Amino acid sequence: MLGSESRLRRAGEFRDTMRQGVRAGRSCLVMHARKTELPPSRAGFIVSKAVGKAVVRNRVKRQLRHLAAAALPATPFPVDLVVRALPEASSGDLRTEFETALTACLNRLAA
RNA sequence: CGAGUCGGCCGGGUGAUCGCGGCGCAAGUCGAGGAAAGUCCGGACUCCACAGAGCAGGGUGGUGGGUAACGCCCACCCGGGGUGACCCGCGGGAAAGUGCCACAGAAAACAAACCGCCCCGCAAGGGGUAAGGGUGAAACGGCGGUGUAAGAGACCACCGCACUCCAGGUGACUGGAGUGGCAGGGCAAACCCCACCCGGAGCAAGACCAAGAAGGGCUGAGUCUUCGGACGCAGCCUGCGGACACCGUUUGAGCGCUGCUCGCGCGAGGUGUCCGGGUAGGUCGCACGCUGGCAACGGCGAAGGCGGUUGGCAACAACCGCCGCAGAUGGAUGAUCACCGGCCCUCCGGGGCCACAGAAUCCGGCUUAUAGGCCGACUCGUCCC
RNA sequence: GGUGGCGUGUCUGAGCGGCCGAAAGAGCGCGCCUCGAAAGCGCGUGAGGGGCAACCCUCCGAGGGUUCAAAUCCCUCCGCCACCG
Repeated sequence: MLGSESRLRRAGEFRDTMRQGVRAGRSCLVMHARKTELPPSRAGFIVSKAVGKAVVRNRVKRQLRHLAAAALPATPFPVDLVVRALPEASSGDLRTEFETALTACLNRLAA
């Protein structure tokens, strides 16, 4: 679904993406995005305890990873994404919100 | 058939497509739970030099077993509940000592006497008594009788209690006989006493590598010397730096063994205040252990599972055979679809739902959450043969 | 993963076996003061249920236990907070 080379794994990568990138908020997630030089687009996820118990958090994280695996190869330029799940993520429509947020971020980065 | 008690088990299945993590060159192979949870106990393991003694502190608390160990499990005893199967119990000691028992009540623990009762007395009052009343959670053995002025274990029978003896049992304890003649109410999940157990921290333990500010100490030989010392070099050890103050270097500051004392060890630095800086890395531990191999893998073993035999009422143990063994680190174990299986609704076309819940060093327990379903043993009631 | 702590009226919080539904302060309501307000002063005020009323019952996060008696002692859960190299 999404290999470890396409994941953000360092606290510094998360911090740089969230501070230097653009941002798009939806009702159950917040997406940060940043252009990168190297080809493999990467993604990272923040799912806090406010989302739910461990089972719910794992499920949300896996759904987000599937969405990112489908979307990342289709971007016109390599990007780093950070997706923060909000407390409504366990019951909301993750798919459409992820896609609209991603197009919003890409439009803003292309401009 | 109805009502109920106890114990055990499962925790949706199959297929297709697209994916993820470990191992492997690859083909391939392995990949969440009965609770993985809470962190309430116990161990393994690691570090604290060794894991020492006494006190303090903490824990456990009927008896006997099981176990690596336990606060767990099994069997039994006692007390309480239930017609019964069965269930519940932190279930040692209150004649070692201390403490507490509010309010009410005369009196709350060692003896006394408020209303009473009885006797003496005209009365005031004095004496006897503890049956009855009243208060209270609890009032100095209970019920009945004898007795008496009224009464009282003062005496008697039964019950309770204490002691002695006998019998049974490893034991807790039980049964029986006799004696005493009623004495010391409760609380130890109050302090405490008794018996037994416990060194502390915890995988963010700990080991190694890299990086780092800027060094510091000891030893050795060398050079210079005003004989106080200074300088660079090598080896080893150690390490955030600086300023100020205080204490100290064999007459021992301080540190460690978590508190105190002893004992033991380390020991030349330590403590306080202020200022400045640094701190997000990797490998192992770690995927059951040891061992051979570059590795996949093989061999041996066990505190794993299953099956069997033997011993035991049982927990469990011994032996034999077979099988299995996730290992991530911003953290894999997933998503979609179809069919079948359950449950609910239905306008009979169909529609909806599928429990609790996600490994993080490992293991043995306990506790808590849990849709639905299966199996076994037993009890009571009713009916039939 | 581990360690430690805390839950009491609407809020902040004391109380740690009995006179405790519970101190104190804030808040809120009413009154005095003022032309009016603020400040100040005085009084009152927890929630739920039952009852015509006087009044009664339950509640200190939840449940169970010890005790004559529990907010307080013991056990098990639930929720929240802090810390670790």
